[in-house]
Amino acid sequence: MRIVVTPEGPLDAAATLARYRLWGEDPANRLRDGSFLRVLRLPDRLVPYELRWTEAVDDPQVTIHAPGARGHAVAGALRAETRALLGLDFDLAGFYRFSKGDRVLAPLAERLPGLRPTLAPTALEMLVGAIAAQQVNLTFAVALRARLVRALGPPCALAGETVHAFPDAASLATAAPAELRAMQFSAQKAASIRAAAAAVADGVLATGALAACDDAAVIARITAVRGLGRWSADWFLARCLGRGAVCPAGDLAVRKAFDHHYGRGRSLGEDAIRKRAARWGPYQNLAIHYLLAGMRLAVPGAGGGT
DNA sequence: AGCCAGGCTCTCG
DNA sequence: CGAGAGCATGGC
Repeated sequence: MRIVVTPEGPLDAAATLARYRLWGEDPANRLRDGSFLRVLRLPDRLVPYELRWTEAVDDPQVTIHAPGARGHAVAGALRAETRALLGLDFDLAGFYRFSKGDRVLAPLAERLPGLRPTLAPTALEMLVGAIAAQQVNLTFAVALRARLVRALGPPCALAGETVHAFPDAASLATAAPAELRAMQFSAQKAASIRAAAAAVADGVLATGALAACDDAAVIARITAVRGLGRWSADWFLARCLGRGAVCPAGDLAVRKAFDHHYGRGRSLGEDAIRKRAARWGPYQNLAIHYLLAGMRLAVPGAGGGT
């Protein structure tokens, strides 16, 4: 099966997907030169697929190749997951118009045309990624998650490579703590993963259920789970549900970015950051994505991407 | 050795 | 409530 997706607005697919190897390889989201491999998880089967794209940022086109797949429902699911992965539902053109007059955002928008936030296609994947990233450097966080995916996510062959489906909620909810500890998850992270996976399996944190909630309700549901706090909930809103008016003000990298641009040598508190970000209204998510990417451009050794 | 890394929970004032 | 301590894990 071959599906063509035509994004509305600009897209730099390579830059957008670069975060899948900025801090290490992700066996469930394999970014290669010019293509991206992943496995769609359906209730009854796994569908490996490959994304390819054209280079033209202002006239982008993405093609989904799913060998052996067929049917309308599968095509729709592949299209939806691809839109999430590439952040195609963000109003990037609107953001660029909005940022025109902004002394900080305008130059960033200029330098990173077509960069979009990638959205985690499922709640489980987002939550596990967030838990892995709590309080540790991102290289270690990515390594942790990769071990979990290799051990518990079913491998699929595609384009001469192996790509793993992300583990399902049931297998994570019942994963032996000792097994997770052996992957170097802390005891608390192991417990958090099991609790989050159980909540997903229960439906409390099911992707569809959360998508139907407003921001505050999503935060309430997520933080009700032991091991998931406001930081995880904010990033969930931003990087899974793609909500616009979200600011993960407690995030260390976000704080550094705000201090850099708006701190005048001082450190901004969390509420000051939220207040500052509120001016961007529905574009907060995108604006912060660009702030973070911009910080990486400025730092020696940074490769760009998100 | 010691501090840092894109937190979370629990406890006290 | 809100600040603060304790907690955990690996990398440099």
